[in-house]
This record gives sequence, C-alpha cells and structure tokens, in this order.
Amino acid sequence: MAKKPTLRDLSEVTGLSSYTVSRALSNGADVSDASRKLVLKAARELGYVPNRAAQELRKKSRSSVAVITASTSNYYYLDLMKGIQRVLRGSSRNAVVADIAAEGVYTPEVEDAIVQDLIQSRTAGVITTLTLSAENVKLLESWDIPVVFVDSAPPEDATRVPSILTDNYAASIKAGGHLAEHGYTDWLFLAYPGRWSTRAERERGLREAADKHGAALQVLETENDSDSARKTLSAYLDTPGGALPRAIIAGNNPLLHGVLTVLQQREIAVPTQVALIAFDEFAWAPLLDPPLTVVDEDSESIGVLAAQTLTRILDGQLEAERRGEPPVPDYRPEDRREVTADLIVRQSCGC
Amino acid sequence: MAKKPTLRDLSEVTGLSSYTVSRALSNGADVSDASRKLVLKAARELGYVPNRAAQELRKKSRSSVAVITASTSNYYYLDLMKGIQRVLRGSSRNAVVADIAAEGVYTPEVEDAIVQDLIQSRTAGVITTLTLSAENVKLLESWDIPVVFVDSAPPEDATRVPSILTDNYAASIKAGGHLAEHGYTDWLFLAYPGRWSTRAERERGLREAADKHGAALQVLETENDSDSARKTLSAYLDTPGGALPRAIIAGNNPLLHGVLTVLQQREIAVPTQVALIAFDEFAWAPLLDPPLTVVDEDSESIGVLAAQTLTRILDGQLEAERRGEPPVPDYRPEDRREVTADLIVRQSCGC
DNA sequence: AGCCTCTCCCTAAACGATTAGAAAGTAGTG
DNA sequence: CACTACTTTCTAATCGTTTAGGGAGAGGCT
Repeated sequence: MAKKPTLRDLSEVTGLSSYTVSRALSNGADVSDASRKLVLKAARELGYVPNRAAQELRKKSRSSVAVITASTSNYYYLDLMKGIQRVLRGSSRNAVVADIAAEGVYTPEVEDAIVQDLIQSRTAGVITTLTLSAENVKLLESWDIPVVFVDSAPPEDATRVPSILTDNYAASIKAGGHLAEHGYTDWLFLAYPGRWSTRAERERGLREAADKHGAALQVLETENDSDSARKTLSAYLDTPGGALPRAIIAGNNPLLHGVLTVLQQREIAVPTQVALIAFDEFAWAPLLDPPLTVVDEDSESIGVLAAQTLTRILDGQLEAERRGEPPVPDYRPEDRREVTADLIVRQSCGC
Repeated sequence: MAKKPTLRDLSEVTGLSSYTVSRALSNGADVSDASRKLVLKAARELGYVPNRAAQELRKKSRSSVAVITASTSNYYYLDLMKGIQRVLRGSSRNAVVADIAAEGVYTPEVEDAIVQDLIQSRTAGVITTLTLSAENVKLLESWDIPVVFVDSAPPEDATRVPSILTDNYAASIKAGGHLAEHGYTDWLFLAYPGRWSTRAERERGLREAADKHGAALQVLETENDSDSARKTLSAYLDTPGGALPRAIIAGNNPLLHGVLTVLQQREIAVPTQVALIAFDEFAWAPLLDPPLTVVDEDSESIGVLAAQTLTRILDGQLEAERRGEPPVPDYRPEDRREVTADLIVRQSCGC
C-alpha cells in the first residue's frame, strides 16, 4: 500500500472532523446515525485500522497483562495460562507471557530486563510465578502496576501484595505419608533451586513426614530443566554413596522427565525397584509407564483466581482514575490466598 | 508514585533540551560525555523509563513478531517457539504468540479478529502455523507486514509468500510402509480437519502406502483437541461397523492423547491388540507405555528456518526505508522450502 | 420572543517520544 | 582577525489518536 490510511484521512474523505470520526469508530455518543454510517463505510473502503500506539499514548490505556514464567516447557504453565485466559477473555484485556528463563537459566539481569520491558510497554498488571526481587516489586509499584504472585512468595517486605499459594507443606506431608504407608524408608527428593519459593515448603513437608515415619530423606538439587535433572541424578547414582533409594520424589514436571529418562536408560523398574511420585499433575501423567502418582495443585483454578484478583484491582484503578484519584492498587488482606493440593494415586508409587 | 517521569522532566532537571536527553539515552552521537553522564544519572534518580507507545508512534518501529498457533497444548508449538526464540534472541525483536483456537475451536471470525489485532499493534512480521484466508494475507500485505507459513500451505494465489513445509507425503509413505512390514492390513487414520493443510498430505501418503501394500485405510475426522479425539474414536468403536483396526495412526499430539486415553480405558493392549504410530515427536513419547513410534518433523529447526527467513525480510524492509523506498517484503523463490521428516521407531508399532 | 434543553459537531490541545534544520560555541589556520 | 570546520545544543514540528470546551441549530415551553 502506498500510504496507510489514518484517522485524518477518514476525516478528509468524509468531510467530518476527527472528533466525529473517532467517536463514530469507538461507538461513542454524540454522533448521528448518518455520520456513523458514513464513517464506517469509508473506514471499510480505505482499509483503515487504528494505530494502537497512538491510542495508548493518548489514553494511557494499558490493556495487557503479563505473565512471568520460568521455562515454559513446564506443563504447569500451560494449565495456568488456560485459567488466566479464561478469565481475561471477554474482558478487553489480554495476556502476554514473558519467559524469564528462556535461555535455560535464570539470572537477575534477565529479571531486571524483563521488568524494565514491562514498564516500558506500560503493562496493566503482572502475574508472576517467580519471586521477584524486592527492588523490582517496588519499581512496579512506583509505576502503579499491580502484581499478583502465584505459587511463589512475594518478597518479605511486600506484605500487602496479593498471592495465590498452594499449601505445598500439607501436600508434601500427604505425599510422604503415602510413601510411608508403602513401607518405604529411604527417600530421595530431586529438587529445583530455592529461588522458586515452593521448594522450601515442599522440602519442609517431606522432611517432617520422613521424621514422623522414621524414613531417611536425601535432597538432591538440580537446575530447573530436564537435562540438568538427568545429569544430576545420573551423577548421584554413580557416586559411591549414591545408592538407589526406595522412593524418588520429583520436584516438578521437567525434573520428572529427567528422572524417567534416567530410570529408563538404566532399566530400573518402577515401582518394583524404585517408587516414584512427582509434583504437578499434567495431561500425560496417566499414560506414562507406569501411570504416575502425582501431587495435583490444580493450576488452572489458580490461574483463574489470580486473574480474577488482578482484574478486580485493575478495574479499581480505572474507577479511581475516572474519579481523578491516583490509581494506587487496592490490595486487600483476603487477596493472600492459599489453596490445597491433592494426591492423585496411580501406580508409580506401588499401588 | 505521584507522577511518572517523562523525558520532559529529565530535560527540566538537567537543564538540557529534550533533543540532547533523547540522544544521550539512546546512545547516539552528538552528545558530550559530560551531558550524557548528567542525563543518565538523572534518569536513574528519577526512575525514568521511556514510554514505548510514544517511541513506536514516532519511529514507526514495529519490533515484535507474532506467531499464530492453534491450540497451544500441542507440544509441537513449544518446540517451534524454542527455535524461533533462539533466532530472535540477540536481535532487538521479540516474539509474541497469538492463539487462534484458544477457545477450543477455530472460527473465521477469530482469525479475522486476530489479524486485525496484529495490524492494530503494527506487528513487524507474522509466522503462522495455519493457512490464513486469502483476504487476510492480502490485508497483511497491504500493511507491508511479511508473513511466513510454517507447516501450512499459503493460500493458492499467494504464490510468492515464504513457507517452510515438511514433506508430509513422503513421511506418511514411510510410516505406512513400516506398518505394512509388520503385516498389518487394516489401518485407521485419526485426523484433524482439513483446514490444517498438512492433513491432506498426510492422508495422501497413507492412502498411497495402503494401496501399494494392499491395506485398507479408514480415515476418521475429529476436531483438533484431545477431548474430541477421545469422543470420536470411542463413538466409532461403538458403532456396528467400527471394529478395532490392527493399526492406528494419530494425526498429531493432542489426538494421540485422546487415542491413548481411549485405549487405556478399554484396556486395549498396544501393540499386541492394536499398533500405534503418531505424528510429531515430543518429549514424553519415549516414556509412554509403550514407547511411541512417531514421525519426527524436527519442529525446532523449522522454527529456526522460519525466523531466519522473516528476519532477513524485515531487515530488508528497514534497509529500504532508510533509502526512502517503500518497504515491500522481499520474497524470494528459495524462501519456499521443504524439509524432510524421519520415522523414529520405538515399540508402539510392534517392534 | 425569550429561554432552555438537546443533539451533533468542531477547534485545538494534549499524550511522550524522535529528529530535521538552524545556531551557538570552540578551535584551528593562514 | 576573518574564515572554516567541527562539536554540541536548541527550537519546533511531527507521529495518530482522544477529548475538554465551546458553539450552532432545532425544537419545545412559557
């Protein structure tokens, strides 16, 4: 196209002022039916499409919500997004995902860059699955961008920021209890780094269950991806002290993939030689060999809750702005929520 | 924050003009070291973050690439995105995904809405996994937004638009040949709708293999998600004529999930009662029960190819604009590429 | 007529950045 | 000192929208 039509072009073609054209296109009042029809017809004929950058600049609109994830190959995020999308759909807002560990590993620099980027694009709000630095939370706050933490604790001094947490402590006790029922006393927890705040709770619950039932718990830490998990576990099994435990708990989805790969390579039978429980239910769990016993934290409804909370806060900001007040996020005590997780018992635990 | 600092604020604080401040921030020439330091210091102190909407409006920058997918729960897209991200990282461009079938089903209205949205945000370029309507391709073209098709054929009259296609025909012949080697003569192809252009090629290859080896091929069509696949296959098996075939070919990843669920529910053993081959390799395929024989189309390198092609075209547009020429996409004949796919033989086929 | 109320439309000023074109300052040169 | 060349800076226009603040005209009412 030689030239992209602008609102001014529409105004010239129709003979109406830009004000009227704008109102007509946005379905606003103060326009006669005749004018509106004229404008819409001209818009169709010229192939006019409004320039979002100009709209946002003028309106300070901020219509998109960012979801900060780490490693999208974790199935957990797919379900989480599904829940978020379901709430946002229908509203005029949309979700975009920012993968903080796309390069494979997390670094503070990437976190800072992503937060910077979100502010640059004047994101309306943020849902994060990772504990952000206190500085970044403060930075977002200073730009009036509300943040909701899901499955990750807000930094300590951000006491009012909303969070949807799973009771990982209770869930881990359940999981450990089940292993104990089977009579296993030698457990290995393959865990991702403590940067993800769920790690501590999961470990604490397992530790308590182990103590209570007289089991030995070994914790093995690895980076948060399948490949690292595979290498770490392999190396562990090859060390003199690293005998095969009676039960393995995989910290999350990618780690589970690493564990299964190792067991398959070494032809270690599940559950007869080693029992296996993993955190985070996902679509293929029942179809694995053997069907997998998992802790199910229902990430889709967590997504729904998070999006609903954020939506309420954003709507409140709009309301406040319309009244001419500063758009400070309206954080409420009840926005700090904790949901429970169940144990889905299949066969990999020995059942 | 009471007020968000703008470039004008920086200008007032430093006593320099907005021109100088802008240059200093963007690392441009024409600024003394002293001024630059002054500006950067002030920017840090005030917590200044540029407004992207204003920048884009003024510069007509267009820095983001959209990837149009259908149903993100298809593992294929994760790998594709990985490839795309790998190319884009480092460049100043970033990728955003637009899920065209997020609601579950595809409708032309959603397609139109998404294309409209991409134009509104003045997207730099598009990578699509779905054959778009001829009108939409033309529309994007008229806004000088280049499109690259991956694993989906461009509409017929868009003969110059780049595409990275898999040779699904040859791959399907391979798959069919392998089934024939096992002596199976009764095949069922569970297929997604023909709107995805790979469907036709896959069916054609299977058909030809069946004819050549004297096998009977039944094609069963379902919507493109696991749940529909499950229902469709279940219903088929329950009809009087719908006897269990000797081999099932699952059209893609979500459909495979549906098939496996049905087989598990009905306690049908793979591969002894029915053999199974699926299109599209994915991370969990080797870990399923039994390990799955799949057609592997290496979607990650397809992503790399697509992103490289698009990058070249976008850079060409920038170059042209700098010379004052119109930014028409430079499509070349060699941008129409076809890659091959292999058969990864595991055990679900009977091997 | 005078006054009010409505409806529809317009003018002109934003929003926050970039940048062409002009100008001021500084230094070197003959 | 006049001239040139270069560096650094400024002024003001511009990108494509939205919207505050008027205002014209029509109709109804007293």
